Amino acid sequence: MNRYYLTTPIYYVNDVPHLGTAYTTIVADAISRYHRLRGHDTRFLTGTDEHGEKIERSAKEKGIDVRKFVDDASARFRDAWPPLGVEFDDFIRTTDKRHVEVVQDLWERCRKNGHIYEGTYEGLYCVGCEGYYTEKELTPTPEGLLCPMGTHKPAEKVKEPTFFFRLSAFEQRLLDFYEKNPGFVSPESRRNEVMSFVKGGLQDLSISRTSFSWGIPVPGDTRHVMYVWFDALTNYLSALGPEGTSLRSRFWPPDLHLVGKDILRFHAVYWPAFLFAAGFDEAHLPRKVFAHGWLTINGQKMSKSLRNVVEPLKLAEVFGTDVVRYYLLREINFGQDGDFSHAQLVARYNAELADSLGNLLNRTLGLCAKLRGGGVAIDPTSARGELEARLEEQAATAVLGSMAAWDEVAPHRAIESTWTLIRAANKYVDEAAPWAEAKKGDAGKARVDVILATALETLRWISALIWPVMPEVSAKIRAQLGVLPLAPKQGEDLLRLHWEPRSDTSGLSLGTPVFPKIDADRQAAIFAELGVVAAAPEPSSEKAEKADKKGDKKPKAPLEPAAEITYEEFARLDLRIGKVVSCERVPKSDKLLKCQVDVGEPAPRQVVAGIGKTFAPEDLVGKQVVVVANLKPAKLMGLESRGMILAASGEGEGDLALLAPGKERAAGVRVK
RNA sequence: GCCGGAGUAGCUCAGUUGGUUAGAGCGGGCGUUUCAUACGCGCUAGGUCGGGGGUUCGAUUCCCUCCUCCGGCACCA
Repeated sequence: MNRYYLTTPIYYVNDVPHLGTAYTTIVADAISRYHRLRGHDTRFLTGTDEHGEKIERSAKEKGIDVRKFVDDASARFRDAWPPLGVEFDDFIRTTDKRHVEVVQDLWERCRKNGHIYEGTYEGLYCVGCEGYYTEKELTPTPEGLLCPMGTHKPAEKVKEPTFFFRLSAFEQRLLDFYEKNPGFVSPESRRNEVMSFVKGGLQDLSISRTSFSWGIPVPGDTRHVMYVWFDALTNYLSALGPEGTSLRSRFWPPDLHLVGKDILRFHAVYWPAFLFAAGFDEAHLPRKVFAHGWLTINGQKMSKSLRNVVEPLKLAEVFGTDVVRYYLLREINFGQDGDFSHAQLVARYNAELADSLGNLLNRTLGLCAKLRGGGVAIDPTSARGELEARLEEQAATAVLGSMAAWDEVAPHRAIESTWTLIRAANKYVDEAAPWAEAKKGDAGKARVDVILATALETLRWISALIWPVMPEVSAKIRAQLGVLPLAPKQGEDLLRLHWEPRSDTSGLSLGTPVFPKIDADRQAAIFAELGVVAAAPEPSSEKAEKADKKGDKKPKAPLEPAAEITYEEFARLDLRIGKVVSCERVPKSDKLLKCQVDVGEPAPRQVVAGIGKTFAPEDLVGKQVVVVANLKPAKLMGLESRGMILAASGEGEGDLALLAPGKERAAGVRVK
């Protein structure tokens, strides 16, 4: 099997490219490059998801034609990737004609096979928001169910005709499929999740809407447009063209769908079900869906309000594209959550790129220039000894290890394997000590020759191993080694390296360091430019607790004050007195309480508070509390929470003290 | 709460189909080389392998239990 088709998710154009999407795309690119390097017939697809009510509305708000809106937004994604070293083969848009046609065709197939039927979707509609809600998203009040905005009239129950997909029919078939193809959902823990989800029973899926029109029309009933997933997932198929065309037969089915863990279910459950329904058999289903984790930024969640959204393009400008790629692929254990830390990036850059790899290249070329300058002939074989044999073996091991890692979708391990070789090479140069051999005059000549040839050959291999991750750097290194940049060709496995130490030193050029070291001053300048807060991430309370439990050896560290804020920043906080009107436990949660809190507004607000381990709902009703009233709304266990109730922590989770005014105060009074 | 995963050196992690001294990288400490981007190399962490119990000649590795953390718990991109 030497063809490889892989995809990223298509990105929703209401968003902009950020570090998260860049990460997925860079990983995909590196994997795709690995397969190209192996000579596989490789296809790498990415694209944008452009339909839906939200898009329609965003365009309207901006007063732009929807088509123009999505064209611009899609271009932002398309243009974001090349500067990150990403080379995709195709960029699919859900608004492409080719996509629409294939989606409609897939729909028809499902319908003909009896898996799509007409029904009624019952939903709660809020006129104020022009949107649908599920019951649990709404707040019960005496007048009726209120939308999370709280300021509108009670939501109305409406019925809308809709098409349903008979997902329920595929439960057993999906389970059998997972059973037979253990690698289909990766990593394994995700597979368990998906399977237990399916075992829990599947309900039919509403897959069309009549309430908006910016979508793919349902064949035969153009009042309907298709709803999200049926449209979006099909991009992986539509990008290859209709059945019977050459791309389709060449690349279908996909070898790898890379997805974030948030959209795993749709890829691992709905997508194969749609394909089954359309008549695809198991042999023509995607081979693997790999869910990766989330990134935090310097230990904190990525969020616009924290102003820590990392712009990947800016990062690439400052550090260099390949360095950013290297860091992301090396630092994060692929599949697990990871942290992006600027300080860690610099640390890895200095230790691994500058000191280990960069310096290996530099010292080797320096030795060549000093000991065998001017493109002279060298004899790579006659004085070959054990050290050389060992290094050659280590190089072979690194290649095999790296290939195995890439095949298992584990970029971090591929890199690790490569760096084991780099360390071995540094050690080799130390032990072989060509400078010492050179001092022996003629007696050492043959050894000097073989040592230089061996070190150069190892670097040539290294330049191939790093190519998927750092193509530009690979080319730079090869230029200094006097060999051509790698140009993958189908059918030619460029990782099948032969140990061929060179017999002259021609073409070598001791250039400027590939990775100039970043010293403290330069780091400070870079951080300033990026607006990185230099302060160490404050210890999270959880970690502090952990530390407390682990050792009494150290005295409890006093709580470091958080970074200073200005008065203006403080004034942005809307703290108010609130009165808890009603309160109940959130089902299936052990510490969340859903409270209706009067904060002086026409209707009470819903605040979901994580204080249920200390308080029972009845403890709170009627109590006065302090509420952060302008906290960005969040969803907890599917419930909208608009605000936060302040409490002081004590010994662990079961000991909280509520903040309250010392005297009775009217609800809504400002706290300053 | 239910289901699943995890808890191994300061940090990030690997490992053990049960068995001689439990590993790597980074950081810290010490030493050393000089070809090199003050780079490299070597040595060094005395880690109750989360707590307790059990099976066993023997458990970090199997079983039970407890604690802690993380994830999933459905039509939301």
